[in-house]
Order: sequence, then C-alpha cells, then structure tokens
Amino acid sequence: MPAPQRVSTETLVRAVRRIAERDGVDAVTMSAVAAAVGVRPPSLYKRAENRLALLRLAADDAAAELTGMIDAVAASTPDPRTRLVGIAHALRTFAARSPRVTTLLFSAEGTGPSTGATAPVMRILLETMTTIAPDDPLSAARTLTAWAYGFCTMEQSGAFRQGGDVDTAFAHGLDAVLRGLGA
Amino acid sequence: MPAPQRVSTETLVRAVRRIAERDGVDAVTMSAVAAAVGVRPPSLYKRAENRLALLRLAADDAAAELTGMIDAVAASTPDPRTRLVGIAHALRTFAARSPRVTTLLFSAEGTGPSTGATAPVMRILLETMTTIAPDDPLSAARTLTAWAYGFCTMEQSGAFRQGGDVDTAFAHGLDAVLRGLGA
DNA sequence: GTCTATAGCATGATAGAC
DNA sequence: GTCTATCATGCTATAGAC
Repeated sequence: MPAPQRVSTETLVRAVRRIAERDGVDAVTMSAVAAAVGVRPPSLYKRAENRLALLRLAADDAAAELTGMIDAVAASTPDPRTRLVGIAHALRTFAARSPRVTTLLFSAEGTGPSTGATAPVMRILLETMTTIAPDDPLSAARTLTAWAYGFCTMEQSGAFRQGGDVDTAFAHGLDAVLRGLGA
Repeated sequence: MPAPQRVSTETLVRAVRRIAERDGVDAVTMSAVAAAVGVRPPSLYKRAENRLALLRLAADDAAAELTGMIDAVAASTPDPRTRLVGIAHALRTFAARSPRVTTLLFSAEGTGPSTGATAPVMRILLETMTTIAPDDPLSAARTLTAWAYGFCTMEQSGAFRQGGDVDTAFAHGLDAVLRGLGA
C-alpha cells in the first residue's frame, strides 16, 4: 500500500453503518458519509466506486459480524437444538442493534452483501439442520431463517401493535418452529 | 362533491402501485405519478398532502386487497388448519403479485397502512388461532405471520440462493409451523 | 489522496393565473 | 382542479490543481 489513507476502512464502514441506523439507509449519501469521517465528498470516490459500493461495504461488514456471533454459538455447544436456539437469538440481538442494516443483509437488490459473505452462516445452519431434519435440511433451514428474519424485521419496524409480550412471542414462536421441524 | 376530479382516486392509486412495483418505492415521485396519470405534479397536491400520503394511499389499497383475499379464504372453510393454510397461500400470492407494496404493508415508518387498515386480517387470524392455540393465540398468530412474511420477503428479494425448490420449502415450512403450533 | 469548483440533474413543494 | 413558472435544495459524479 504505497499511498496512506487518512480514513481507515474501519472508520468508513462504521460511519456508513451509524448513519444508516440513525437516519435510514436513504440518508447514506456521499455528503453525509464524507462529513462523518471528516473529508469532502469527492474523496470518497477513491475508496468506493459509488454510493452502492459504500452500502455494500456496510452489508459485508454486517455479514461478517453476524457470522462471528453465529460461529461463537456453534462453537459453544454440539447440541443441535441448543445451537439453533442460539442462532435465532443471535439474529435477534443483531437485529436489535442494527435493524436497518439487517434488512440490507437479507436484500439482494444491489445493496446486499457480496456473494459468499453469508455463505458461512448458511453452512453452519445447514450442517446443524442435517442432524435433525436429514430428509430436507435446506427447507428446514429456510423455515427457521424465514421465521427469525420475519419476526425480527416486524419487531423492529413496529409491526407488532396488538400489545402482548414480544419476548414471549419470540420464545413461543421459536419453540413452535423447532418442534415442527423435529428438534 | 362540487368539483369533479379529472383523475379518479382509483386511477391514482393504481398508478402509484404500478410505479412502485415496476421501479421501486423510491421511484414513486410526484413527477412520475403525475406523468403516469396525465397531469402536472402540482395538481397532485390537491389529492394528497405530500409524497408520503400518496404511498399511504397505496398501502391502504393493498391492505384492503389482502383483506379481501383473506376474507374469501375464511368464508370458504370453517376448518382452522385449512384456513391458516389458505391465509398463508393468500399472502404468498399477494407478495408475488405486489412484492414491493408487501414490504410497505408490514412497515410502520410513515409509509405503512393507516392504523386499522390491517386490523380485519389480524382479527380473523386471532379468531382462528384461538381454536388451535387457546393459551396464547397472539403469539401463535405472530409466529405464523412472521414466518410467512419472512419467507415471502426473502423469496421476492432473491435471498434463496442455495438452489432447491422454493415451493417445496414453502410447503414444508408451512407444515412445520402449523404442526409446531398444534394444528 | 485530498481539495475546490462545478456540472448536471432530480427532487418536493409553493404562488398565483385561469 | 389544473395549469405555468419557479424556488430552494439536495444529490451523484467528474475535472483538474495541489
């Protein structure tokens, strides 16, 4: 690396994610990001090809973070059911911390993570599912993922407006899904 | 109504929804909508207070459409399990036809449907759930909704990239969730 | 790599005539 | 209700000096 950077990639990514969470993904403009890291907008084009590339950096960073959380869960226990519970809780924790980037993580319209960034997570999930639903682990993985993603997204966007305890709904839901899958 | 409208509300709403589906929600601008219905942008402000109000019209229209579909399902059978299967399929059909408006339907950030627009659907769902999960029908309803919404959203955004048959995954998932809920 | 300067464009929204 | 005209603002992106 011959030319030193005034702004580290880590600083840049953190700024993008902070703006996205605070003001929404649409608020991630070149000016806003530049101001946040203390440079002028044109300088950003030396780091990312355009605005979408900036968002992709954030999505990849988020994917890596979530992968780390799920790796830790998988490493902590060999029991499939305990693992799946842990994975679901990890996603919920992540979604609570980074609700807007979470939607980015599961969207594939240009702003999503690079191909392969989410692969490790799917691998662990499939591996674990194989032990409890050997006939169709892919469908089983999709069932759990869809439920967890849907729940967290709805929770974070305020879609649960009928009262009731959301933690209870999460616990009951997770229990029901796992029971249905045979865990 | 003393002053006749050149553009009916139905025409207006259809235009908004068509643009949203074709080019994305962000593409629903005053100019785009105006051009689509054959007027100039300023005229739209006589019909909706601003752009968000325009999107809310679309969300309410979509909520009404989905309500109609689910009402029809509920009217067609008294069996709880058959009803829930029908409701899930109705949502998937709707999401396939109107993927982008579907995300609007479940988001509550200003562009979501008016309070009460989704109430009828929740009422039917809760009513049906009470017969199969009397202890906690609200959590049960949220479990099914979260799974169905998550699945449809992921399907439409292209999040299922591991191959496999998506129809099969939907059928297996629905079966697992309902089994887990006790249906 | 960063800067100033700017092009080029789209946007939401309003004023006031008809 | 619709129009023309326009404002003020914001945006992405580029050129070229340092």
